[in-house]
Amino acid sequence: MPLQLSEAKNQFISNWGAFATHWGINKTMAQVHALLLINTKPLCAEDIMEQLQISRGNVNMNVRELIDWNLVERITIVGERKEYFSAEKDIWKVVTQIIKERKKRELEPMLRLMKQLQEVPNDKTEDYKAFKSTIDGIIKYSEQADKTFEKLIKAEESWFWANFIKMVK
Amino acid sequence: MPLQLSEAKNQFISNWGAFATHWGINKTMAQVHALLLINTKPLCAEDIMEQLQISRGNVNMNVRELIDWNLVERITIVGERKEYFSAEKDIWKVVTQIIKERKKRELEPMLRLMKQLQEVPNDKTEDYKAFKSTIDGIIKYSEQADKTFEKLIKAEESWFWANFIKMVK
DNA sequence: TTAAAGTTTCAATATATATTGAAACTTTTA
DNA sequence: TAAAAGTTTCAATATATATTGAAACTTTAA
Repeated sequence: MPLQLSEAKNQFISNWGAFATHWGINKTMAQVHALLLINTKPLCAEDIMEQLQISRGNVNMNVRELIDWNLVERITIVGERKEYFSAEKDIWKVVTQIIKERKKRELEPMLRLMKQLQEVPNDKTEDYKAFKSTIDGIIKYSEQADKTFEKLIKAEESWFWANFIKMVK
Repeated sequence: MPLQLSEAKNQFISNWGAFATHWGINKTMAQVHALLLINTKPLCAEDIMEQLQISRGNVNMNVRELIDWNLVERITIVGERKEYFSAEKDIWKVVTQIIKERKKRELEPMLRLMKQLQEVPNDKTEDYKAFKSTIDGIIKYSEQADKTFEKLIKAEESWFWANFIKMVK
């Protein structure tokens, strides 16, 4: 028995939220994002409150956060006073944007600290060697991962687009 | 004024724990891992309790979790009754292992659900189209990312090793 | 076989994080 | 300029997650 669309949507939203919590992302933020992803039309605060059964304050905070992440934009409909919200629909852009933001917010500060710790003076102990090589390893690894990510964006953009366009039409 | 080694170690451990929480990883688990990473010699439960100022139960649970993730192994020292613990020191292996585990534990179950949701019958609405293309996009994207990850492991292993060996010796 | 050494478990508790909702704001329009 | 429509804030509260510690369990050595 195939799922009804409405049932499938609910499953998507709730599971996406549960999934997000494993990755350090607020459940509700992920659910609001999922809801906006699968709706062609922009939604207003009331729509989101109703569909996710959450408070106005909660909607406001999580939408703001999503806007901050550049995943959602405010939409004004002419003749309407309310604000509406709409999500970037292209998954490629969404993922790229998330990686970029997390790099900026979490990886870069961490790397700055690692580079400071690299400066600790060599006291010739075994422990120094282990410490130094852990830090060096993390820095080297991060820099390589970063370069790879940049290459990836360029190399696969064309591939992804070709497939994405083929797929959605 | 350069940092003392002991101070640098503490900074590394506490910041690594804080960092981990942004990625859905338990703070203490990350700290135990950091502690074992920068110690040449295996540590026992008491050592960890003392250095991180946490309870025996907490040590036990987090060490078990790390073993489960294949990041730490139990070590028996001849003539000693206690168990000791030691972490995989090669950062490349550590990261690869973490990605593999998270893929298995989180991404794969999510993809199975997505594939189920793909089967929802086409009701010809705008909403159906948006829903379908979101799900299709996620699946396509994940599959591509997966392939890229596999290629990466092979392509960069030699590069990374060359650099890692040069660096640590 | 038993007591000492060590490990594991898990209910109780503490801590961190998310959510509510009502009051304080900020437009807008009559 | 007043009040209606809408948005934002944040202290209080609820929920989720992590931690403790003592009891139960397991293993080892005398």
